[in-house]
Amino acid sequence: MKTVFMVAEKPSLAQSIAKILSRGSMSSHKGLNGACSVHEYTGTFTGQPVRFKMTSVCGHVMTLDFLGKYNKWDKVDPAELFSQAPTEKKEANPKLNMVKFLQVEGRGCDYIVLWLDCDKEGENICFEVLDAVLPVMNKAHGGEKTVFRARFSSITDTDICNAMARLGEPDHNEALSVDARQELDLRIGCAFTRFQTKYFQGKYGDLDSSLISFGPCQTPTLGFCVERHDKIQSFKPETYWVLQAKVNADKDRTLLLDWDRVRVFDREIAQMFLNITKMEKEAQVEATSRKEKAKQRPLALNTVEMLRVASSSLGMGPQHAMQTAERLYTQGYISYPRTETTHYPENFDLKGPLRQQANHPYWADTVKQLLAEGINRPRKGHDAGDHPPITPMKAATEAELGGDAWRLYEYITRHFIATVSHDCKYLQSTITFRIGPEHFTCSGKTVISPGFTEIMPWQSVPPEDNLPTCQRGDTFAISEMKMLEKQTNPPDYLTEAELITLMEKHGIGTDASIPVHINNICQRNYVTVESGRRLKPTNLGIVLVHGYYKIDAELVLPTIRSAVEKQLNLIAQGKADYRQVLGHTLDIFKRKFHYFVDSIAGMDELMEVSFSPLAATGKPLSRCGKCHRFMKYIQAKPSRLHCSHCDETYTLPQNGTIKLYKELRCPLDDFELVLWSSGSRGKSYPLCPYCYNHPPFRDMKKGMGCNECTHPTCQHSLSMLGVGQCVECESGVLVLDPTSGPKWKVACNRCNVVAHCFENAHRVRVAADTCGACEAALLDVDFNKAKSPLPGGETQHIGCVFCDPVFQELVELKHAAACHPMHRGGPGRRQGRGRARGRRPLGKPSSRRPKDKMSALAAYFV
DNA sequence: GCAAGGTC
Repeated sequence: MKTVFMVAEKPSLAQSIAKILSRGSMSSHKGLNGACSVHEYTGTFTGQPVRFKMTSVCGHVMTLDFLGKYNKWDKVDPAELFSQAPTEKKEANPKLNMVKFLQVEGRGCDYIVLWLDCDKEGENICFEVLDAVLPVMNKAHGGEKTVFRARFSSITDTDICNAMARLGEPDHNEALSVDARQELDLRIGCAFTRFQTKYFQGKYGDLDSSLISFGPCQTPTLGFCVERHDKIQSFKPETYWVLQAKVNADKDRTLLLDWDRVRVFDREIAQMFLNITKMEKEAQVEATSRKEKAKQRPLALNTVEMLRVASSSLGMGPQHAMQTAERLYTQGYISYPRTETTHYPENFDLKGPLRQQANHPYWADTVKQLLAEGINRPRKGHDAGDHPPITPMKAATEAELGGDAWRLYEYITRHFIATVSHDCKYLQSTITFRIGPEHFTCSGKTVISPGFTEIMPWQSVPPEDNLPTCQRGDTFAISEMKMLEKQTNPPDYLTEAELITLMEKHGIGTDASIPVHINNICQRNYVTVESGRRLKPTNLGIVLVHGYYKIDAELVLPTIRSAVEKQLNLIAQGKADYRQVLGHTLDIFKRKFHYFVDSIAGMDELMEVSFSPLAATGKPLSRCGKCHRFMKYIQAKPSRLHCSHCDETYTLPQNGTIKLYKELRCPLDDFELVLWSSGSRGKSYPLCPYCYNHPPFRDMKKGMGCNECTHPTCQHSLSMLGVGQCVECESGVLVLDPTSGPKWKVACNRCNVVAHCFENAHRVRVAADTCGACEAALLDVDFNKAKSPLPGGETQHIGCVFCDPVFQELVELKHAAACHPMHRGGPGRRQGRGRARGRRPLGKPSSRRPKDKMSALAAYFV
């Protein structure tokens, strides 16, 4: 029997589609990556009995990146990224092993049906899947067609079965347009990001952002926030005047009337109207009206609307809201939360999900009534062909979900109930008055039937006093006539909800990526989230956007993306050649880039106003090994040391504290060592600022401290302080922290393992000898006589932390020691690790010429 | 270390 291999875009869809096509009779098992499942059933295909194998990928299989050597920032000129730098496709998520998974499952199959989402990205993934699977599938005989594309617009029985009955072919042009987008985004984004970052980070010490990124989505997103900021800054309040009239309605009630001119900006004119109207004693009714109006029930919920409400009403950021929604989805409480669709398919079972809510403590009454009286069809929304609107799938209580998950779930559920409820109906009454020549109105609303506002009380029409019944010609006595002086107010900072709306309107990002872009501009320190989830741009954000405006406004305008997308659509429609469009667009941006680089002084002028030059930032900390002057420690991200005399910058480990290390110096380069520490309970180690940036030995990499240094004799090195192989990670070595007394610690130089030992010991040293049993270095421990925990009141002991029975009680490594390879049993695995490794003779010095004097010195030393 | 787009 032949086999048909079928692939969907995500595991949930593979399952739903297989269920529909197999009419529920399928057998399922997890794939080798643990994320995707395979669903099997038998049926017929092109008129023959076959076995179907339905599975999925998890989004894109591949991602685009530069060849490795073009990812070295200091070695590659960003301008090269526009054309010279070659790109390669890498597995998007190596942990998922997607290519291997597809090959294992697809091997020996005869046909493939692609069920990826029906958008351009999905079409592109089709070809990623084919690239992986075609080589291992059975070869076609006699030109028989083996590759099929299913096109569907919703996950309903009819749609899926129709798609299966009318299989087509994957669209290569659409896929190519995505390839082009990927390459453009990568080349443009990385070139500008690297240039900006290096340029400004090399100049200013207090930028407080380790990355000054640029992107066709994130930059316009920031642009919206700064645009609002500029409006606020340039706002000049204007004074205006309003007439306000009060008339007596009943004995004890007055009506407030609104002036039909609303307001005037000229005091004298306002005064004139006041003078005229003040002469009148009565207001005359000119007209009355009573209209029944409706407030529409909401459209069914899609992702973007959910994110807007989560931000504006629940105070939850888009990223957090999305994570919460995903959890609710995987736990079966709601339907798939990433959808653009606001329209339920005709045959969607609305009553099922509603019945689930019929006994809910909060809304049972409303739901029961709806079920009894019949639900209202949801309004006609937009069908994007992806997933049904976000729908609660099973009832949940506050206690069950708790916190934000509950609040989001409650909103989603109330929204769903509202979409099948009736509109809110109310009566709007208006009375038009004339006072002298001027007209005034007064209106009021009375609810006729609350409809959906019952379940969404925050949407309800506020109760207002009834207007008096009257008719044309009636008069009311004026009780007060006055002129109010007011001022126009500046707009407030953009709310996240407004930003989402703007992004959606301009096509910046997608439902899935909008939260990511907003998160990016927060993390890069371009904007901060203020109360009410308003986004306030930082100095850095403002300077960047103003700089782009000054040099090339297109870099920040939202049109930049849509212009490129127009070109990409031409590729998708087969009207333009992929290579030509790509080459042409890259050429334009390359010119823009060069112009930007040449004009960067314009942005720099703005930077100077807000930020301080490197040389003027930070406080003196440690001495430079070259000029022996003090270097300054710059704490703002990315923290580093700067020698203003040599004009050199040395990066430091991030997220911790840096102190001078007793003015001790590195024997290789004479730089003063600094001590990095992750906090009082964490680990700390000394490092040489020079070696950290320019590894002195061949077997060392950038970013290594003394605890990884293979210097054979330096008292701070791994060779001298290393104890033994780490108890948890594969490659680390436990190193004595010489600064940790009296609460002594050994810490792994790779992972986060920290072990406390020998509390209150007076001195702990690493001895020259190693343990005969496990090869770990012996420790030489001295206690004060009064405090010694050693047997027989001894004050000194030399032994192995892993094996010595005397030390067992003094080392908090208990669980750790039990994990040590020595005690795990097994035939002497991983020989030659640990201390022996630290002491291993170093490899021969590099035969290549060292690149500078310091490296020459280091090489010589070895 | 960089983009944006899928999804886990």
